[in-house]
Amino acid sequence: MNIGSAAEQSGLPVKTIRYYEDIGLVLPQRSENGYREFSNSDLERLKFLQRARSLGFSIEECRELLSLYGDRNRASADVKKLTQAKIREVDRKISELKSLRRVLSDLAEACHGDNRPDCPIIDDLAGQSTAAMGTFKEKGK
Amino acid sequence: MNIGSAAEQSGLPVKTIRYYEDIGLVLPQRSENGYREFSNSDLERLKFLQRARSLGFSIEECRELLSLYGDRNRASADVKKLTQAKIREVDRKISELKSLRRVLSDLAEACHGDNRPDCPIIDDLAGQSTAAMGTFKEKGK
DNA sequence: CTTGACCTTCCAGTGACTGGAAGCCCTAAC
DNA sequence: GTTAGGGCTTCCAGTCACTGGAAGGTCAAG
Repeated sequence: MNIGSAAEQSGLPVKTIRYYEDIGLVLPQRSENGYREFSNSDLERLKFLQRARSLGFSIEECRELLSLYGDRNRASADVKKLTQAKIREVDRKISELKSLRRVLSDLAEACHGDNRPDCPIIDDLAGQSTAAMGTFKEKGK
Repeated sequence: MNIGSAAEQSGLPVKTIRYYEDIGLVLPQRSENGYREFSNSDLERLKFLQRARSLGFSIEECRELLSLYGDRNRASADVKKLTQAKIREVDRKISELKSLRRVLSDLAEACHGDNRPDCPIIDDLAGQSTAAMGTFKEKGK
């Protein structure tokens, strides 16, 4: 199978597949004409990568998962550990974003949003805030 | 004020400040010895940038906000619009992360996590899922 | 006068691609 | 037979927002 069909079937862009070969995540054979020739198991790896990346695993984590995937003696505990660490990471990101959202919406609410030059959002950014005060304190001089 | 104190007072790393100068976000004078000399208004800009970046505005958005900041005729409507767009972006990210979290925790739950070689997380990544089925369907051949 | 902190520039690397140029290869239509 | 197109190749450069490091100038204290 050529790179085009591999891309179509894995859901990865052609460019990305070539990049994955560059960094050694997949190692397709070459045909006589120099084209990459993807086997079924290459395709499996690509699908695996597509899915794992979409679940937020980094390339290095994907590499690790792939080696566990290929390892008949793999311990599911290892994989579960990786997944749970990822969950904690996602939780952390969610709560960061939530607190960010609170600050932004406080600011937006305080702003009358008309054509007057006066804007509490800008004032806050400039550190002369009355809105959202105390949420981000100036770090002392 | 030298770059070190500017860094301390703005909360930005020295390297970042030099980078901000490179891309034209701040334009400190130079002393005779070639050192950057930060005025109070330079420091204000740096603090502004620190805060806006921590609120998730991109560098280009910061540039825009700074020009509104410097514009005596700025309309607060413009700033509010930018802020509200940012809120929508944050909301989108939060809901993506939440759905990601659901899939990951379904997978983690389905995995017995012991030393047996059999692991539903890997199976799912490989596309032979029984767990979390239907959450991410294979995109048709 | 030396030490060490602080400053300078420049170059390269990060992560994970993405875009584009220049040039083969292959098929199908004329 | 030739031309047009699409797909394939490599390589180089760019993205975003920094970050690290090397090589070297400047300054204040001891």
